[in-house]
Amino acid sequence: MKTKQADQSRSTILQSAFCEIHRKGYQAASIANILHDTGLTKGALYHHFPTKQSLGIAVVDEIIGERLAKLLFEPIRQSERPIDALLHLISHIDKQVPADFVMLGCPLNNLMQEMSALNPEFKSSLNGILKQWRDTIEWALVTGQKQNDIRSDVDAKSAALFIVSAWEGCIGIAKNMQSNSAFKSCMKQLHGYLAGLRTD
Amino acid sequence: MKTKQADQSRSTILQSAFCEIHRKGYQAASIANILHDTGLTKGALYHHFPTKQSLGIAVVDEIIGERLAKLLFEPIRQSERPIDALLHLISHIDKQVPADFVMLGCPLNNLMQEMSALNPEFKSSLNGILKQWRDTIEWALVTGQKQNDIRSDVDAKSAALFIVSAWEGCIGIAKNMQSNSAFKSCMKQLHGYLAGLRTD
DNA sequence: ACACATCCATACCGGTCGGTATATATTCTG
DNA sequence: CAGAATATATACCGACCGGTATGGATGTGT
Repeated sequence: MKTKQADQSRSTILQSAFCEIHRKGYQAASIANILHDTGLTKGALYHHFPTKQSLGIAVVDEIIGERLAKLLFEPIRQSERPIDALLHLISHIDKQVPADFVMLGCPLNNLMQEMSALNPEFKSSLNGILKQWRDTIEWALVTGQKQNDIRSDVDAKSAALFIVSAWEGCIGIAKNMQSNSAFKSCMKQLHGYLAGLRTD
Repeated sequence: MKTKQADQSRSTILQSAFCEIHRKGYQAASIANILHDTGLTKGALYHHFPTKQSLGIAVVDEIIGERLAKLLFEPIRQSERPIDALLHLISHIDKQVPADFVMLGCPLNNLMQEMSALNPEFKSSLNGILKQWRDTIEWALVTGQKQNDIRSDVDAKSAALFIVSAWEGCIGIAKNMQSNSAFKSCMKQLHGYLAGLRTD
């Protein structure tokens, strides 16, 4: 079976679309630009993706979702002490991510801000990833409570929602300031908030 | 002097541009759409604003900046106990703002996410407002420390940065979830964080 | 009342956009 | 190897975009 070449084209386009969207946003992303880097043409793109929107959704599901899963969800889920894993991620996330991610912002958050109020299909895909994130952190907090590591009076669901919100907020503010050090300082405060939920 | 009519036209356009940008974002905002509601035409718009960008910057400086100043900065600055004012704002901000603001997001944050990495002029205008916000909260924290209301070991600058970040993060997440109750829950956690900075 | 500046409407322009129709390669299947 | 299905290239389309040129209306200072 030699669909290999076709799959290769599809993922080349997907990757290029991810970069263009990350830099310009979805609406400002240009099909022509996406194709220019790849050497492919519209024939290839519209064979694999019926519309620009379907390409955008595929970027969300297959690139952004996968990356977050590998970077955040799995390390927490697979840890025996998930709170420690979470604290470690919050402290060292800036080293595990490409350098331009603070300058360009979190791809997930960028698209949420741009598209959620405009397009229900984007919203539901993005919301799915966001929910995985919240659920992972909530699970970590509940597990921490069982391990007597997190205070039992902590509302895990609300705290998880806040941690994700603050996390994205830190990236967003750092992006606006175009400042890596602001990002680190901000995440340190988030680390302090989470540490404050631990048992004394 | 009958420049009244001209000023009226200018501010009508400005207001309509604010709505369109708030709904669609700057890049997707259409000059034709902005004008459609107003009954004016391109002649009027390009008389008052040389380019679309200058219109966008004017929206930031004259509408968004002014609103935030009236809504947040002034109440804190004018309070005798600014921490109380800040806590009160965090608790009740959802009642002081149009109902669609959670659904459409914070106009400041929306534009920061969209434009800061793309356009230096937008970035500097937006950053100016953001700095006022941070400085106001930092001032509130320092004043709180002088009043023995905030612990002296709190790093006011970092905490202020985090509070603004988390604040915007809460709005952003709530916007994606299109959920007013998520916003309130999230702001309640922020309230808890700030309350945790107080002296015991 | 006349000249002048301000203010705004209309028509138009080149460029870019997402998307399509069609023809041609390439690969899979019998 | 023939034929069918898949995969890609090319040329083209209408819609919309921001911006401009021009001319007319309206007030303003003298």
